[in-house]
Amino acid sequence: MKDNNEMPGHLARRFQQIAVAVFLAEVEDAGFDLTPVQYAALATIKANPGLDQVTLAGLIAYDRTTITGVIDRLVQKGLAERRPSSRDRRARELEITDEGRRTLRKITPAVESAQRIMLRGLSAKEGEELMRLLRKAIAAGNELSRAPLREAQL
Amino acid sequence: MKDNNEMPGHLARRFQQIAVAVFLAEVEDAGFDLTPVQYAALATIKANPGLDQVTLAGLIAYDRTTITGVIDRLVQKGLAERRPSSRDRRARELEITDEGRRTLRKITPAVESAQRIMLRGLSAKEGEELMRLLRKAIAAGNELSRAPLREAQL
DNA sequence: TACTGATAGTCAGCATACTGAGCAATATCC
DNA sequence: GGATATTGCTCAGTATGCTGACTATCAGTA
Repeated sequence: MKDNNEMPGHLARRFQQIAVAVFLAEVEDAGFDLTPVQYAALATIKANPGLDQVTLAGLIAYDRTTITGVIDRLVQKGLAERRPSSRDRRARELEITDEGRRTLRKITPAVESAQRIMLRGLSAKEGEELMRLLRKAIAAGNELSRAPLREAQL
Repeated sequence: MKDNNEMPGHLARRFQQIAVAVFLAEVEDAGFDLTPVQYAALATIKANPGLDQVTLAGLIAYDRTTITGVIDRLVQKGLAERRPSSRDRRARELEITDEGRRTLRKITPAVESAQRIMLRGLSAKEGEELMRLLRKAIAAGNELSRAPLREAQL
């Protein structure tokens, strides 16, 4: 059997594991209780006010069945609102609350710090190269997962 | 807010998401039902007969509370055995079964194919470089997660 | 040997992720 | 305009992954 360190799948899992741990630690140090997933969802809601759940899921490549629970928790924490769409009665429009906006603003330094920490073993140039290669591999594999990235509809 | 594509944490999540989807698809095409996590555990049990659960967890960087369920499922599928250790009555010794050995052997092509597919957007040289950078970042962050990689005790 | 601390494993609880099914509403096609 | 297909969302079930707590056992020491 190949060494685990030769398996991109194993390395992907490990890097993601560390990335999540670093994110949670930094955010908790800053006095907040928000997961990476919840953060990405909230930031995307703020950037696209009134979007529906499927669009949100596409913008951050979450499964539509996962996004339901994530939004539940954002709403429960008072950071976002979910209300029926006027144009399509199947859909829910999402909005960030003032509290959500405040949280996003205050949490940003911790989030950026986390991104630096998870690359701390690499030089700036290596970090850039890692991100470039990940972006390239992800772009080629986008359609292979059930939850591919999707552009917003206009 | 920064673009998601500038966040290593987001890229880590996406790459891992695709890696798991590719693995599961290849393995299912080959006629098997084994997750990436179960595969890594089974392969490590085979390579280290009689090891205990904590050692196994350390070798593949799983949390000790996660490994319990993973082994439950391997045992339930008849691929591994869990029996009390003779030297330490707290510990369980793990062994691969003949069926587990057969499964590992037959599944290997699918696993290797999956590793290639998840890098299909990259040249061979780029794939190597991505793995090198991931290994380096992971090594620097190993202690930051609750389930760091651990060498086997002798 | 009795006490203390560490270790192996499990469990309950929570948060992603996914499969597959189902409901309600909208879009499309004849 | 009515049948059909598609879409938005939710739910049940399964599998990681983690926190924190607990039991049983072991190791070291006074």
